[in-house]
Amino acid sequence: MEDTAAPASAQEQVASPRRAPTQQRSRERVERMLAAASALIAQQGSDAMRMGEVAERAGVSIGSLYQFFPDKRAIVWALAERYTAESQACISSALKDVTDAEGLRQAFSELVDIYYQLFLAEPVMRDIWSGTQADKALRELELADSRANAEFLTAVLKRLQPGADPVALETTAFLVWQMGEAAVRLAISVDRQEGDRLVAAYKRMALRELLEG
Amino acid sequence: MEDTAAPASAQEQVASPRRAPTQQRSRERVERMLAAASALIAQQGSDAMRMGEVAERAGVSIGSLYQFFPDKRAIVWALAERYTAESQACISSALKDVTDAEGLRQAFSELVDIYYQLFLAEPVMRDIWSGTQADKALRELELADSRANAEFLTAVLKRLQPGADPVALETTAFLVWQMGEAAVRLAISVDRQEGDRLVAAYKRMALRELLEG
DNA sequence: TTTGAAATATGAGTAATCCTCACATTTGCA
DNA sequence: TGCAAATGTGAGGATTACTCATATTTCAAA
Repeated sequence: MEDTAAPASAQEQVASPRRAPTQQRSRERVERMLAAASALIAQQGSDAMRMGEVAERAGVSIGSLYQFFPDKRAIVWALAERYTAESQACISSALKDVTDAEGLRQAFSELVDIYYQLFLAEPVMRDIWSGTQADKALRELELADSRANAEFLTAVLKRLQPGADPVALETTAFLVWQMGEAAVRLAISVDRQEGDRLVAAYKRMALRELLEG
Repeated sequence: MEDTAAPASAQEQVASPRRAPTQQRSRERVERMLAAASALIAQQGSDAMRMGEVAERAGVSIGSLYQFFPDKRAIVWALAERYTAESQACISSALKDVTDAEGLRQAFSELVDIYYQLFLAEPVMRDIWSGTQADKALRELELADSRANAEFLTAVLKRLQPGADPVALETTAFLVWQMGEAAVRLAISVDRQEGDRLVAAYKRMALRELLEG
């Protein structure tokens, strides 16, 4: 760490490419690097992923890898960002127009299913969101992300229960959201049948909390 | 890995000392190693913990460390085991004699508080239970542990609701238990005030699920 | 007390791996 | 065409988990 300039944000600290690819050629190469990393993570997990392997599989030199990613975490994080951006859009659109209890019931149920399917289908997701736990900076980012997502839920609750204590609603939404993430992670780490049961049980539990205060 | 003998269990694979200390002298030294590791983990996290530092702080050579711990994970795991054994005993005794709803309400509430306090007071706990997530073998062990703990809860539920579907009760207990672990981990990673609110909200949510099916 | 085998202690050395950097090549534009 | 910026390269530096040949200590049987 030669340069002592403080990073502008945690985001920049862990996620920003060392240098953004501006040319078509390099953009394609960065894509290949990410694809290679994704495949290797799916196979063996991000911890076992070797930078040399990523470079080889992407058909680039190790130096090129570091041209665009400051370190190993940055690659993992770049992959994670794609999924979270996707999720966030999904969450926002699903909850935006909810105005009554039945609407919430439906939207929430769909949302959980989508998350569950996403984690089931993408081994990278699972690895990333457990792997990041070990890393303080990434854990904080994940928390911030989760908080942001929970706010969509808070907004709905405030609409449905205008009289209720806002802080209580925020707490409920945040907790329910985090429980959901935990439930899905749990569900994908047991066999499919039990996973389905757990997700269903979570839905019941969460909806009761959301609807009945 | 020269010896190809299959480990007797996952437990042994990650946790067993390379060699159990039999003499008083070595038992004391192992204690010092664990104390040193604990202090370093509390300071910087288990990932940043260096084996050389542990040895130096314990006043032993690096070789001695590896005399009793097959690898870095084993040290972390040895620390974790102490806490989990302690917890398990606590859980068992708290839930053993529950026979009615009010008893469950009280015992469960106390249990959650104890967990919360334990995580608040022991930075090592927090680190360990997030750090292990990155490791497949440890994650599975943690899951097995959690399942075992949840069984105490299942037993209570079966007693309170003899007519209910046993599989459903097991699912509920396991889910509620896992949610509790997630809630506590969440609570300690935000400020104290919000943490308290989250734990309280979790208690309400969990108890409703446990008592009203 | 003697003795020798098992237990324990040591730390320089090995291997694996992340990441750097000095230099080569390519691209796009004036 | 020329040139500066962007991009590409891979041998090598630095760190660190872990090994192993060897030295020392313990303890119980002779």
